Amino acid sequence: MSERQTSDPTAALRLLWGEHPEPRRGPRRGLDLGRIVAAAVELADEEGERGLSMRGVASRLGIGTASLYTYVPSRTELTALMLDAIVAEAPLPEDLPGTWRERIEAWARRDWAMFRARPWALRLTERPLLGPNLLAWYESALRALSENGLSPVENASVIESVDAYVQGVARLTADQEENRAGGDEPWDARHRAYIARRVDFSAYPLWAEAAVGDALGGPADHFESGLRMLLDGVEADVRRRSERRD
Amino acid sequence: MSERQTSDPTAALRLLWGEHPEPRRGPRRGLDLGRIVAAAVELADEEGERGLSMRGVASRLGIGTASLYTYVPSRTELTALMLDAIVAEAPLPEDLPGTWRERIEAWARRDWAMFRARPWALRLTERPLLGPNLLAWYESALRALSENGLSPVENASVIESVDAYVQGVARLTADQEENRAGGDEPWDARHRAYIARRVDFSAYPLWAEAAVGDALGGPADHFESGLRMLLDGVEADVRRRSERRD
DNA sequence: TAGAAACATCGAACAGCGTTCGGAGTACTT
DNA sequence: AAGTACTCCGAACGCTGTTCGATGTTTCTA
Repeated sequence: MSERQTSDPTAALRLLWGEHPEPRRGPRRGLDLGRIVAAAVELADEEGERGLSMRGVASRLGIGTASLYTYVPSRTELTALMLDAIVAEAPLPEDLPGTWRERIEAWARRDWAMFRARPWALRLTERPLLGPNLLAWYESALRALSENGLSPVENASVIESVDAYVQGVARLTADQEENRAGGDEPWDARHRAYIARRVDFSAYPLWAEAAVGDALGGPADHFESGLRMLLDGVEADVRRRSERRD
Repeated sequence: MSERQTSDPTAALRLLWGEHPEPRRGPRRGLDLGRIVAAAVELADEEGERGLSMRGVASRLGIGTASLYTYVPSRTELTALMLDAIVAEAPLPEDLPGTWRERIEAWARRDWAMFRARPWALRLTERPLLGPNLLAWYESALRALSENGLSPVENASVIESVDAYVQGVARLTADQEENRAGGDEPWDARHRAYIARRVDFSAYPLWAEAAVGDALGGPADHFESGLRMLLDGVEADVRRRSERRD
């Protein structure tokens, strides 16, 4: 471990924004950043966050581990590049027809889909390094909301709430799903079995009732219902503010 | 690294629920689980999640690292015990007077305060091992909502949405704050400086507008406004369902 | 009471991690 | 042709969680 305590984001930002000072001497580089980031994403897709390592990325590229560090100052920068890369993969719902609510819903669902497809990305968001694609992603959310009458500053707050909700649900379901996966007798089944055997249900009557019939709707339904509630609240807020302005 | 792939939660659950088979032979134990968990929590409070290590906990207790493993099968179980322990520290808002909405708000704020005080706890929630305190915490949320007319199954969905939101915002602000901290010239300032120098603001007009006046309200205000919107939506949902039932 | 069994403790080691160092080779500049 | 700046990378450092085996301690059994 001991990921270096990078107190300077400049190196990462330079890579994100494509500042590569062409070297004047020495042999040609065998690779470029794009290939490296692509390999890292592939590795994370296959092995998950646990399997993502500098050694793994290097060996997948057929180079020595130390060579990676001639392209990227540290793991922090690599993960930032990975995040900015996968954010760019799906098209942004910028100019969709419809209401601002439909557009921000599409924006939220896009993120939800990304985190569902790549749960490992949830662990890569710790250092919010603003790359060009992340910035475009953010701008697209502001544009989606732009006709609701709120100021960009107010809408930034809305976006952060929606983002927090999306990432929160994505994390909860990812953790849950990881526990359901696994060998012949899965983790989750054993967990339930122990609880059922050991816990006095009458001490937790409401939980007992909720736990019995928990088979209604998968994570997708759940995500949608929470998103609907959150955006209902946003809509009410928008109405309230516009009335106050009249 | 390489936290063991515990495919069996039984050991952790046994510890959480207080099943300690008294040993019949051998020397007395020098410590008990409570002391160990308390030391681990102290260490995490002081050093953060990065500084939490089995070696660190052991040396804080004045024992060898290997001895820790006679009390706890692995790090996974220790973190589960830590989470269950800190969840129990603040009183649950079970029988507060007021509406269901006021009660669930208090419940959400309690969590928010916990994650603000102990950001490291956000990284310990990966394996949702149900201990007695976590179960009581969940039951208290169901009880808070119990008078809203929804079934426990429906309310479980509401709770998960609120929980996801709380953890999501807590994580975003924790990450943000960690970046603002640090030496003389903080990370965040350098980040802004680079972006301001390098990025063409006219390509991201709304973001530019939002980024200028971002000094209105700290994370607490932001948390409250999002929570209010989410619960406005829940309230609307409750009304809708109760109308449908009439 | 002696011996065996079961336990606690822990130094040392293992495998894996991110990262750094120093040397070898390569291509461009002067 | 010499020098320089670069790429590449095996080996190592310090860290992590975890395991092994030896040693000591207590208690139960014969």
